[in-house]
Amino acid sequence: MKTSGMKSILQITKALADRQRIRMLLLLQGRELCVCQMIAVIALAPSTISKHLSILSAAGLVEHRKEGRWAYYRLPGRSGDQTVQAALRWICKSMERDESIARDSKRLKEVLQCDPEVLCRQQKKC
Amino acid sequence: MKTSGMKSILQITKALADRQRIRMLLLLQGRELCVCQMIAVIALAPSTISKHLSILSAAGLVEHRKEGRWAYYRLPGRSGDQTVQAALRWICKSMERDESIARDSKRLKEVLQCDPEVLCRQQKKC
DNA sequence: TCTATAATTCGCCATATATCGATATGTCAG
DNA sequence: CTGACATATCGATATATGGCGAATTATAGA
Repeated sequence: MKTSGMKSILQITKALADRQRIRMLLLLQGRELCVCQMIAVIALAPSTISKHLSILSAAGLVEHRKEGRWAYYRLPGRSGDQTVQAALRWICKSMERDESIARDSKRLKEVLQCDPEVLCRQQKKC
Repeated sequence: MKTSGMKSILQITKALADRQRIRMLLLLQGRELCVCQMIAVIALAPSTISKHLSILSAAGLVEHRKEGRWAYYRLPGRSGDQTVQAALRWICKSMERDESIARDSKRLKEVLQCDPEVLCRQQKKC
């Protein structure tokens, strides 16, 4: 059973209190992404991206699955925690006009053209 | 008082990423409070409370007015920033069942019995 | 005016956090 | 099995943040 109340709310607000993590959440709107795809867009060290994902995951803001060597992350499904759902709706709504987010979105479109395997092998130069 | 424009999302999420500031926001639900009343409930040094209030204020999460020696803080009116309004609704909703918040609320009821002037003079012992 | 007082600002310190590179873990291809 | 590779975890470090007390500012009252 998930603990409700202050601890998890704080976990959520702290997870949201970072620019890179917000960028990552917005990338995941409407699709699932592999870690290497997020690395290609966000442009931070893989270990840093991984750390951010673990923080988002601990707060319940993302879910993930492993498939072979790859790990795919996505926003949680509608059946999940209402507090989390509301937070994500709020963030997505509030950022929809942000131009840095628009830039990420554009960059993601390019990245999605590439075969993920090629993307990873070529170190973000797809 | 400052009537600044659009607040950044990050400023809002950072302001919300602290337990004491969340407690303070919830105290302000449905009423205006003087700083000394918040000090009496939250039990931190006046300088610390003041710092938290300035962070909340910079994020647009509270408004304030000065009356003589006292400063009164309140949640922003409905005419304000939609992003801020949504954030406050989310926080209040998410915390409504929180045990520690219920304790603060009970403590606030006691504090509200006291004349604020007496409250301040007696150093939180009203 | 002079003093007390409510709040804020400043300076400092301890802790938390973001980031990286190095290392570890687990998986697939040969 | 072995090597390459995708992520994750660890350890170190620089910066950010929360907290306090001291000093400052502004106001009320004697």
